[in-house]
Amino acid sequence: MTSIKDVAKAAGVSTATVSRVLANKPPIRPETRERVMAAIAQLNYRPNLVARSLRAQKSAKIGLVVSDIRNPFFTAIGRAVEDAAYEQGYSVLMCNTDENPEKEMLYLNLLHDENVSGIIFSPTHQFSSQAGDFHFDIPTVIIDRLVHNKEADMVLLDNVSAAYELTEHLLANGYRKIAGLFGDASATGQERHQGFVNALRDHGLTPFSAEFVSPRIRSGFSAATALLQNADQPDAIFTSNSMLTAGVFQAAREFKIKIPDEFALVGFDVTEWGEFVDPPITVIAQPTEEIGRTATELLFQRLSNPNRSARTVILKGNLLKRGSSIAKR
Amino acid sequence: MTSIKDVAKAAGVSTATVSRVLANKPPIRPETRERVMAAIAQLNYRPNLVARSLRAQKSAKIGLVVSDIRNPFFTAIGRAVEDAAYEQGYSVLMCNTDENPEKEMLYLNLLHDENVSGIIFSPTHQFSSQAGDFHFDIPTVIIDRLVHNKEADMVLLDNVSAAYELTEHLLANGYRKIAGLFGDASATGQERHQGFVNALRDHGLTPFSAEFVSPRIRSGFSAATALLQNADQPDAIFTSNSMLTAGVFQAAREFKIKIPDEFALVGFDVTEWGEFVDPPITVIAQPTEEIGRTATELLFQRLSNPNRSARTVILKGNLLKRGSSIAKR
DNA sequence: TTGTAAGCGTTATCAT
DNA sequence: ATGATAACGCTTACAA
Repeated sequence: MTSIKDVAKAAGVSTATVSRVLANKPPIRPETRERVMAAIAQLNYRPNLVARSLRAQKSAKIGLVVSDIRNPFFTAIGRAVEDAAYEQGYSVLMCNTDENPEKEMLYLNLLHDENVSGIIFSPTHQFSSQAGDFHFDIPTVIIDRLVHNKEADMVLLDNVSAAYELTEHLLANGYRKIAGLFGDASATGQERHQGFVNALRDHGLTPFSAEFVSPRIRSGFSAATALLQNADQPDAIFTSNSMLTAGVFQAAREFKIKIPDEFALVGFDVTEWGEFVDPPITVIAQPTEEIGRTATELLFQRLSNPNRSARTVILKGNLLKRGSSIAKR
Repeated sequence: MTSIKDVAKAAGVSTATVSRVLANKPPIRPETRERVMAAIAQLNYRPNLVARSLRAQKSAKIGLVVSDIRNPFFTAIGRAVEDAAYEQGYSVLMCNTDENPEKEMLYLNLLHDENVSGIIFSPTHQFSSQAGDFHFDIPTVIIDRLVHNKEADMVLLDNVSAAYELTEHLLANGYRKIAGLFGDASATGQERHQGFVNALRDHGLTPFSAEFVSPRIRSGFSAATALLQNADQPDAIFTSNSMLTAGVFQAAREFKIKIPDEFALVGFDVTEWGEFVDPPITVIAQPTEEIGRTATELLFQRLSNPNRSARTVILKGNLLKRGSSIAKR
């Protein structure tokens, strides 16, 4: 391994000078600079990031902590974060928690021990409920899930409004017996439930039903199965995340129940399948690219200005009206 | 930051002893050990991984270099790699190259500078073509794309057989005018083309057509559009990756051409949409979980035995016969 | 069984 | 403008 010492020797200067050239920190004589650059090129020298990190007590890395990178929402976020980080010369450490608080804690610790400069974090339900006491000693941006903590920046969707809008869309299209299926793993499900109920209430209605279940395809499947096999069926199903939407869709297909003729289906998040199936699924599209980018930018702002007070950015969802919820009759 | 020195002081021992306790390296007196453990617990000490890495000249991190984590194939691989790494106490640095050799080189260098212990790598076309000369100074496992290099382990799919089987399936179901669409970004497309042509030849046939295009949805869309608007149409389209499959499917939908009545569609890789659409798409399922796991395991084996000669693991694809290619007529 | 001290590759402070 | 050197936190000969 060629180190700064070798370069110094080759250029006939001290390691300090090489370091200065590298960091572009004057004062430095142009001539010396040239000599050092030549040596660097000739030896094909590359600074050791680990040593630099040890010395600086931080590193050009950020941690990304999410439940599962296979969730299309997080995949998209992950990619956006990586892009934004890359532009600043940062790299991304990927951490999947599986909604498991222990894995989450382990990763948070690991990121700390790795001297990452910052963390972008979608916390589990358990974490959120105790987040008030938590001290983030590394700059952290929370995404997707509301948390009550003074220290962390946040990038969230306006879930209540989004759910309200999605529900109103169903109402406008003539649906009245609307069942709701909500994820029970985060505050997000609760907020979407809120918007759902508000919209119905404002139209003098109550939910046909409202259930909180684990955010998995099979939960959506069983819940929908129960709902649809009853004599008294809903005419629409509202789902609070794309896993549940998929489960409901599968149930409809399994039991040959036509969407939207027999019931309308709406949900959250853009997925490939949701666009490709017939009819395509009406959803609230979250601006994933923007969420990832904003989170990363917030992080970098915080890094350059550590004692700025935390801010929360709330983004709007975008209703994509599609075939799964066209006007009734 | 509480360091090993603080622990040593608190326990009334030297830093060396603390280090030994941490590493569980005898000889160490049980009593001393206890005292050290107590101090560690009391001070809530956590070893600094960066310092450890600098000293050891390696780190418990591996790099994952792929073209795009949003490609469902790589998403699945990424998750499998992360799982396998996690079990060994390793973490994963995520790198997206976008098939861009410069970004690829930059990341390879970065991983080097970060002292990662190993790399799991799906190289660009350009890289592969010069890979013979490349010296991997970090243990590297190549996945998905064949490369001619003596140093790297590899985990590949038997693409020729898989494509052969997929083509034979079409033939068995009565399709004769089969068009092929292949990705031009890697050796993978070439190999699948090979299997495609072989199968046809063995049945005394030639391709209706065979094109190499960039592996993007819109390339698949335009190629399919051209193919399907001609007077003389194929009765089946074979695609070599899921981006192209999606493009062809979209074209069929756009122009209201019925699958499989007017043409059959087959491809590679499991996607959510491919299962959900009607009819579902016949594909060769790659064992993504196994590929990721195997690659990671190969890496760890290599780490514990650095001068073992490189090995290549070839996995078989699994034909999932679905509605998009049912028997003709 | 334990302690001392060198060294991993940088950077920042203080001299010169 | 540049050089010498300490320090970041850890591990590992080597000594005791």
